[in-house]
Amino acid sequence: MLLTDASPAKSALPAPGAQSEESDESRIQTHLAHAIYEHRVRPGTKLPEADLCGIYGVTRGVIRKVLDRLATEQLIELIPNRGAFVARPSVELTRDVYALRRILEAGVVRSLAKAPHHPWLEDVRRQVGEEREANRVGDTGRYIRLAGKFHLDLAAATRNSALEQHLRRVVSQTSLMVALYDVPGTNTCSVHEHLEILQAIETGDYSGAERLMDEHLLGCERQLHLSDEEPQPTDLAQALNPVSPRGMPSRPNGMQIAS
Amino acid sequence: MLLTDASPAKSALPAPGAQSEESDESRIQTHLAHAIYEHRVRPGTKLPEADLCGIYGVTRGVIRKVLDRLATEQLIELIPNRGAFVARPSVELTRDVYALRRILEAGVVRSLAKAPHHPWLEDVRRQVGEEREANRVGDTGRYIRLAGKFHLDLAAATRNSALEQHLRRVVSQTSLMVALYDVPGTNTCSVHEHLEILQAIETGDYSGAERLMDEHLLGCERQLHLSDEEPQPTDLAQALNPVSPRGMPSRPNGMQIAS
DNA sequence: TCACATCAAATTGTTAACAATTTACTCAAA
DNA sequence: TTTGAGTAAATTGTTAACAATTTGATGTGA
Repeated sequence: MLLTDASPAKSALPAPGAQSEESDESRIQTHLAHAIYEHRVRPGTKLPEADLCGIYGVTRGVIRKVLDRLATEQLIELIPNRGAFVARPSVELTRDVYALRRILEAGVVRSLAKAPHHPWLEDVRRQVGEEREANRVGDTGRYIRLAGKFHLDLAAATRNSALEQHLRRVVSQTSLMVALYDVPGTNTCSVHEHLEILQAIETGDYSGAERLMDEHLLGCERQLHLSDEEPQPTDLAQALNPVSPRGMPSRPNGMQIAS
Repeated sequence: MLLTDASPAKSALPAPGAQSEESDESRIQTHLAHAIYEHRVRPGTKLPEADLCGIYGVTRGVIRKVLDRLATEQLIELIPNRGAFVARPSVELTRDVYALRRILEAGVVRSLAKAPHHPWLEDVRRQVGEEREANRVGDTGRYIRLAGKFHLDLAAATRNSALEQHLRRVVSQTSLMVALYDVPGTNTCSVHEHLEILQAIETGDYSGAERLMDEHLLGCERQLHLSDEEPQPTDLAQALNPVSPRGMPSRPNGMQIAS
């Protein structure tokens, strides 16, 4: 099966009978996005429409719309007549998106500098505690979610919904990139650095906070395995290229297999 | 009729019989986006599916998908069971998006600082000339397009596709906002300032360029009629609210009426 | 064993009919 | 006139059947 909780139908989503105003589409979209976001479905995994219909208990039309939206967010790749696959962003795009994140989050810190008080600071600091705990216990999904939430909370504190929205996209994208390029051991996204940033903000040292944020993101990017070699498996035409007979087996992962 | 060139069917789009690989959907999407972008359809205008089907000569499924995508770009608003309307971004959102633009474009300039040469400078400078000409002649559509293209060209010069993509969304959004809040006379989006920015970049004065860019965008925002009064017409429920008889109608932005 | 054509199954893409909702109109009553 | 109910038309939302494409299997011949 595809997702961890593949209930017979329905109830795979948060609120079963709640009075939620949210449409099926957005619920399924966020649920699927989270599954990708939290590395529960690996990059390259195929997402067949029929399977998703069964899992979520909806018709193909709904799934189709969700997949289209996730494709515009670049969380999945939609290949005509072939189907939907969890995206495999290239090394180049990964670098670009991290650069964009640094731009956006530097902007976040500068925006925060305009506010006199930061009543949210305490809450966020508490959450960083949970973050550390999740990391310690080894609850990867929860850890990834909280680590992302830290950055989104700062964005939310700016009260700039547009900024928040764009950063949300970029954060989920980088999260997917971590799934692709992370080297297993070192997923210590430095909870401590989060605290340092909060500390700098609290003391009003915003230029320091901006610098810390930039270095933090640079550090996260550097932890990834973004060598100049094969950006990623890619297709066989390249992998089996008669040139370069051996040296670096260039990723044995040719095409994308479903599970 | 809805759009200016409402041909009997088909051929309302750029390449009629060309070997364009682009799908109907993306062509229609960009065409419609441009119509909004260039103020050829006013904010609040309803976009009935059937009309669009006739104009573009496609079935409802295609139009539906396009409308859904334009809605996620916030260029239109999709009201359940009511239809699609050209968006009417609130004053608050307008301020937020301009702030985001300043963040992004400051990032663009800083990114450009990393490159030693700028072979694109000449081309862009020539385009600013066309921009001035379009403004002089009074070709509003062309002028708006070129003014936006200036900023997108700078983003493209960074070679950061993610940055470019996000800025594209934000630029088209601000363009829609100009349509809403512009005061007719003063649409001099300061071609001269564009040249000054290019000049600063050419001489390597990037911090100066960043400052000029920030001031330029602040100036553009200030030209808008973003008073604390009526963001826009809005509905009667608030306007005729018995509370607060006059002085500062709190937040008159209730629902949006179509034209 | 390999290459290749052929065919069947599975999957995606599209269309058209149907259902649900909103909008516009008519007309009677206050 | 205005108000409201009732009804018909128009518009949006959904579904299911059909079409097109890809995938996988089978079988044949070198």
